[in-house]
Amino acid sequence: MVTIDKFSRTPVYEQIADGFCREVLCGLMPEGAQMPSVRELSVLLATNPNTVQKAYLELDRRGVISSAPGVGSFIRTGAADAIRENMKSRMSEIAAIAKELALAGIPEEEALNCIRSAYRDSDQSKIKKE
Amino acid sequence: MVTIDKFSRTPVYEQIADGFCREVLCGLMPEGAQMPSVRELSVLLATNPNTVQKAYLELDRRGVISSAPGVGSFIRTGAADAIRENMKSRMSEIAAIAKELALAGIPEEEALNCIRSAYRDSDQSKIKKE
DNA sequence: TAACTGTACTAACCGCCATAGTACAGTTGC
DNA sequence: GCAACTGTACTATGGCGGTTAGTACAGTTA
Repeated sequence: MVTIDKFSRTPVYEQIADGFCREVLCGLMPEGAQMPSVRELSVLLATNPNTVQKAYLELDRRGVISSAPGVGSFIRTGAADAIRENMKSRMSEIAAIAKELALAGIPEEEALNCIRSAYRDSDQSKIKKE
Repeated sequence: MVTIDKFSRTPVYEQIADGFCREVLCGLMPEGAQMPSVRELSVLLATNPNTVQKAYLELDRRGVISSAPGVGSFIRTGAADAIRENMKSRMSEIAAIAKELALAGIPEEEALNCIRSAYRDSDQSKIKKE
């Protein structure tokens, strides 16, 4: 399930959107799967319907879901690809931080190992599921 | 000189603090060097004295400068080390993004190359200065 | 028709950032 | 001592974004 950290600096609506993106990538939300309704999810997450709606709007913008009044919101076909495409833009964030690290004289190997261990952790959790 | 991007999402006071950290790491602001006065810098950057003061407070919190009324603000001895120490916390940011990339199925090599090219760029600018 | 769905809108509140202005205390150099 | 600088503190204000609250409307489904 998607969880909310009330004390995080990242807005709740973004946490919700990111959470569902993660579920899509994990396969928990396959193409065509129905999202919980705006009102239902707002109860589950103990938040406001408007906040959930904002999250769904964001997911729509990212090409992850499509919604229809009276019907509901569903995972789009090709949602995972859309997420991957959005994800690539985050590489520039890594690059920006890496430049600062380089300037600070932190060894390149440390930064590289940081990436490697992150990928290793991710592989581990995949193995656990299999 | 430290520059301000008015349209950036990162607060001005943080841009100022980050800017001086960069200058310290570059050697432009050696230990013991005097910072411009709060009022002087506020004029140079076309911003408010309060904003500059907030930046100086942040730099003090980071262990980069120390201030005394009537005297001024100066780069602390060991400022560069303090900055490096603060910088290490940013590695967790890289790790968090890397985990997302891993989950999204973006190849590890792409992420690693992102780091490598960032370090290469940084080396280039060092060579230029030499 | 009833019960659901998404969607739109206004109003209000809060926190953070920035600006504006004023004031006080300490240091320095004349 | 005085003038000119330094950091520091304080209140007040405005803007922006995020969140909550409440209401309302339109479309779909059983």
